[in-house]
Amino acid sequence: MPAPKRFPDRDEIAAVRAGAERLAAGEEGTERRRVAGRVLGRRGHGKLVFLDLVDRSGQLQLLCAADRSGPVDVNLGDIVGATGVLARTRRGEPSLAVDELEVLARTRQPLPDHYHGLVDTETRYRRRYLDLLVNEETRRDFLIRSRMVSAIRRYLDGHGFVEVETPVLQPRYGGAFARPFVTHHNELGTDLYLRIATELYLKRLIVGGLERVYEIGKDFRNEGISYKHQPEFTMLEWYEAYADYRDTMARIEELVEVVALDVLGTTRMTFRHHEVDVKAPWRRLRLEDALAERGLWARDEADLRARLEARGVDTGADRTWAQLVDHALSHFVEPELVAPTILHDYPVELSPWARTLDDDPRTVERFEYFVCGMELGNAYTEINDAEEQAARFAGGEAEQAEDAPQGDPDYVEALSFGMPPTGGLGLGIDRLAMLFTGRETIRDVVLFPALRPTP
RNA sequence: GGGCCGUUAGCUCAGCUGGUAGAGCAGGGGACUCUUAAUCCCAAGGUCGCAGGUUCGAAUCCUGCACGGCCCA
Repeated sequence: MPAPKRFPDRDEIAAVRAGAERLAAGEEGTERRRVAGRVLGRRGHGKLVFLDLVDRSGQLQLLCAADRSGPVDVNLGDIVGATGVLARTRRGEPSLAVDELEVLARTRQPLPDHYHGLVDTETRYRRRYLDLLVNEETRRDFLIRSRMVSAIRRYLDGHGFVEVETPVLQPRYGGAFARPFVTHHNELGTDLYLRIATELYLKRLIVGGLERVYEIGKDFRNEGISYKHQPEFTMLEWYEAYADYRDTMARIEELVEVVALDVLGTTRMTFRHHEVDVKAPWRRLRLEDALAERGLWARDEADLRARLEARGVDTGADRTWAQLVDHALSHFVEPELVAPTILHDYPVELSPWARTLDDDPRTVERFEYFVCGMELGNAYTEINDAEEQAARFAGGEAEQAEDAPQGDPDYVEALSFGMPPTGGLGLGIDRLAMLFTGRETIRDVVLFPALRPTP
């Protein structure tokens, strides 16, 4: 007889278990329930067999007496559906006393050891289905990530933002400092880039009058892989018309707090051996002050370089003052930003899309925000003047960093039709998931992380 | 790119100064009606990551390569 093609009217195991927990030890209730899932434990006693059944919600013991349920022809790893009544064993284990047991699918290969779990990192990443099957924490953490993304959408949808989709394949990449992946369109006969950011398309939509837009999607950067970098990663970007970076600071603080409460029920979490609280407001720190209090603030390139070299830093790869500032930040400031911190007011050279301060043309209204030394994202008051944007692109090319943004005349033309003053923000979804789950590496919050192909 | 570490049964791991490979779990057969990593009996399970080299003899020593991990750039 072929295996059933459906198993309707199923209850979540967690709910059934909760029902059984209301019974006394040794008691059998009257409520009929149907559950289905994967058999991950089997303790046989001849005509009485205990099975541990796992679904997405939890685990429940099935109590299968042969005179009631028929013979139990089930192996570890098989997927079964069971119908029975709530019960509690003499030892008090919440159970389902099974009247009918159906095998819905067989495993043809032995599952990894359920006691030790699947430990080998390479196997966990390459065959994530096994990791999810036998390691409960893996299942839990990806469900946290999923609920986190839902909660972010809920927050933004509830505050007047509309979710949009912009091109992944772009004739000209932009919106970040990064090297792209290149691909080719056969019919058009042209190379295209996988996007490194959604920024420039989303701001075109602000020009178009959509007022508050966001996109959650993959960006692609052709760079190194590390505990916080993947070649493809998930980014949230939002743009809010009539707001500046101060408004944006308040909004990201609120969003992270609300999402944490929604998903975790608390704003306190442990990450990289630090206890942190993401409750708003966060610490705010001017970039210049952050460097000055470490004796690393100098407007003069040679002066700053000397200060860094005196600390044993090799500045050989840094060709400009701005690159030295960047180096000083990542080396001496960022690792110390443990409690949630907004670092703001960046050198104009590092920020080709941000408006300058009213009283200082060398500094822009931009912030990055950090937790436990890790950057979560980046935001600024957007340049909304076409001429200023064109000039900034031209200046940036003079910087000649390898990953410096190219100009984008089409984007500048869009701005020339007028863009309202706008605050924009990016948030690394994978990194926020690391924080929320307490995972040390981005590979543990990406279902199928990038690995070398097996030969 | 550099340094260090790892790769042995489906999974988790032993395997000493070189002497032809072992356990637990899973899988197969059997016993067992309240177990919680159930227990007990039987049988089976291997290109020791790959390729060379040294040696009478290599999982073990050497070289190269592949993949992974950590650290550094």
